[in-house]
Amino acid sequence: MNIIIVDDDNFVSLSLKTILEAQPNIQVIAIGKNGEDAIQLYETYLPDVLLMDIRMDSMNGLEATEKILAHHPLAKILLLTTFSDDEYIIKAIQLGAKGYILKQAFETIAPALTAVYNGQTVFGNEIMDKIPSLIQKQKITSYEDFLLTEKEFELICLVADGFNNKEIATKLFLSEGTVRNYISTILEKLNLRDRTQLACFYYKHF
Amino acid sequence: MNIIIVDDDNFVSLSLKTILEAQPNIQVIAIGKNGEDAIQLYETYLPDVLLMDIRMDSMNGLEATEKILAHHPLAKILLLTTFSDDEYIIKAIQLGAKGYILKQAFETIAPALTAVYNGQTVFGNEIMDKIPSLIQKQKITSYEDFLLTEKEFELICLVADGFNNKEIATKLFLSEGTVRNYISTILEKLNLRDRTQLACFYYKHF
DNA sequence: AACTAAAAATGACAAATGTCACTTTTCTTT
DNA sequence: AAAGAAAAGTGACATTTGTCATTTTTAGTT
Repeated sequence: MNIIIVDDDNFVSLSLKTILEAQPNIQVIAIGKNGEDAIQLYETYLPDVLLMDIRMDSMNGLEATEKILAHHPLAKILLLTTFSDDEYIIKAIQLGAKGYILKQAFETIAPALTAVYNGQTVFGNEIMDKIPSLIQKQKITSYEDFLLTEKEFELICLVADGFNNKEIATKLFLSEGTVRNYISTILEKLNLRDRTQLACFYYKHF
Repeated sequence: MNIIIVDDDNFVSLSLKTILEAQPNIQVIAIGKNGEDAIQLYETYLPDVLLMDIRMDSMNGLEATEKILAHHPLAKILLLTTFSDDEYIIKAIQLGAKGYILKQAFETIAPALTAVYNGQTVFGNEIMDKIPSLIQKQKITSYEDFLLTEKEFELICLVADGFNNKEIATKLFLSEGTVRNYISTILEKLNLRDRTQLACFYYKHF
């Protein structure tokens, strides 16, 4: 399989090349050192797999990935990362990168390349560990974090269900005025302006 | 590497065994045919990787995965599936399975095993294609599904950001009255009562 | 029973919201 | 240029909403 390596650290590129070419089925056909290189080299050589660092000086690996995939939807791109930076993971998945692994894990790169070459997607376990929490974006938040009482939180839920004051009053056996007062307090505590912002807040934080 | 195969179809198990043992680095040390087998065999042999069908008669692959991981958090379990059933994917990831691939893709299974053995997580591309949409729970919905115009959708987004009519008017270079009319139309189309319900609708569907 | 704090309610008010009938403006198409 | 449709705007109106000062009720404590 023909691969291209792109990394802004020459030492890393060469080390990778050495390691990978020890494998019988891998040839490194080009080496680049930034996103622009990646695009050009990809166009020129159409490698089986592109192995690219995600953090690079000029154009980063994600941008390059996006641009290459725009022209070559089937491109197999395996991204390398130094530390597992959360923010990139989801983006990488969405873009359609075929993998995301730590470059420290030298010995795992060759098998990963093979898997990708064979049509699979590969994630390093350090990366994988983070995905569940990213999927259910932090349900960590509790109403106590915002100094809200249980009753207040109950109100908020009803607002976020689209009920108006009268309906909430009926549901909770309160007068409409009381409900309004409650909501006033809540809005002040959360520094919001109106019930719509409150509903938005609810969906963003709970 | 020592592996165990668990599949309720004997023919599949044997085919897999034959294919995999053709690989120099793979030994199939046991074969099971349901979830209970998987647990017992895992305990007994402690294989490097457990290759298991996800759909099985008595105890399914996910349950077995959960139970095995409870006792062996580092267990490497690669799940096989016939068709890419959405509902299982997220669950498999959350449980900590090290892979999820189509069993039809025979020739890809060996590289996948190797990658898993080397500490990575592997997904078949058919599976991977579904993850982005699952992550941001069904971004399948488009405003067109609700017969909304692009402009109307723009309004909705602003409402769901907590802006009031005046602010929206300013942002979109419209008069406040026009914004109100737009929102009236939207509410009618979606059969909602007020902007708060609209914001809720947004977060539930988009 | 008297005292007190918390919870609930009231009433008045300004502002924001949603509805409706209707007009004006802006484009397209002929 | 005329016609027509779509987009934007207007003004009037009823409701809902949020705020605030104040009162009443409830429940717990001495």
